[in-house]
Amino acid sequence: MRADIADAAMRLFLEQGFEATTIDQISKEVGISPRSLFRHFGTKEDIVLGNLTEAGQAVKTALEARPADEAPWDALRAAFEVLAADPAYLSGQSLKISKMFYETPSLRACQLEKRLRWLELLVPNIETRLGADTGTGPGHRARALVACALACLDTATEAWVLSNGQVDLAQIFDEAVAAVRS
Amino acid sequence: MRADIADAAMRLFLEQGFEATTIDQISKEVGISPRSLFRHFGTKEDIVLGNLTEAGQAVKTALEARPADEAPWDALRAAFEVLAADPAYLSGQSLKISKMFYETPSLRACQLEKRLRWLELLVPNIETRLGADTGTGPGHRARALVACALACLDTATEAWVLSNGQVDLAQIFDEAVAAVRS
DNA sequence: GCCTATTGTGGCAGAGACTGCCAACTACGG
DNA sequence: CCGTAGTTGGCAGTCTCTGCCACAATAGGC
Repeated sequence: MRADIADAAMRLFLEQGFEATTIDQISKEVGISPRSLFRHFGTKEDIVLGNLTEAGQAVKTALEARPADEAPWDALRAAFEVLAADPAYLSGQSLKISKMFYETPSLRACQLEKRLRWLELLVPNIETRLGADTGTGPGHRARALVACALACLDTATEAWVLSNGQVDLAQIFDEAVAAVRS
Repeated sequence: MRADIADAAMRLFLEQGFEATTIDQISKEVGISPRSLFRHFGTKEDIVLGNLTEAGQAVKTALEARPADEAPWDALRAAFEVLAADPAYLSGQSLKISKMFYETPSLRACQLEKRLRWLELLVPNIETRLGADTGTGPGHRARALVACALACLDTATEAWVLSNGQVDLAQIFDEAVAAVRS
């Protein structure tokens, strides 16, 4: 059901753009009432970004599956690999949808906010990996580390999208991390 | 005029919360029509986050004022100092307003999106600082670096807000950067 | 087979954020 | 005194989203 709605919505979004497409159009396309549509997706943005939360969970479990003595950056990099396989992250099919993310401000803002929620999922694991090396900050360091990893992931993804999928996503990510840690 | 609106709005926001306060209430408080209010602030969020764009410009000019041979991280750290002085970044007066940022999802999302715009402002300068060391990526490395610096700034700011301004913002920032570059 | 509890659905009315349009008012230079 | 430009107010309308209620379908207990 959610899939039906999402498919129809994506079709319309790609035709007319995200903002130009109304809820009424989508509900008519699927054949349900607007009221019911909002029971499946609480927000218009959720139709596109709904599975981003599940993707975060996938990264979390992937991160916890990594060996406990692996360094934070390496473990995160490995955990992010599941996103390449999971079509949820790049929101299904094609590059066009991903490009829409970066061109539509409201979508981009919502995406950033949802990705920020990943922090709460990933930070605990990184916190244990960091150990209690320097006693001062409790979770600040882990938070910063995960936030930067996500920033690198975002940079790489954006570059990948803008190049129409030509460049190697993992390679860009590694370059980004290397530049940051210079 | 903008200041009048912003002041009245802040008062109401702190009393009732951001989402619970309507445009009608604000316009009545200031003594203008809702229609005119939207001529000064295009969005409800802009009433709170409007000066975030100017703050980005301030950081940009501060960054360009740093010596050209200074390392990217050091230059960014120094440029961020202007935010501590500029009341625009922490949106004026008190911690309560800043806390509202982190508690209101729509505000947080808008804030993240506006901060993302800082990338375009700061990346060119960092790009020249990095030089053409490794020829591959054009601006990917600079983008990642600035994005991570902003992530560290955000982490430090959030910690500062949640501690009610007890901790030293600059110190948290340095810890965050150190953790990232481990 | 029947009654009931749960669940999904549709329609309705309404709030709230915004936009386009037009009319009125104000300020300013000629 | 007049024309012009910029600011404002009001009106109507769109669109997203919500609460409420009624209706149908389905599942489970007897």
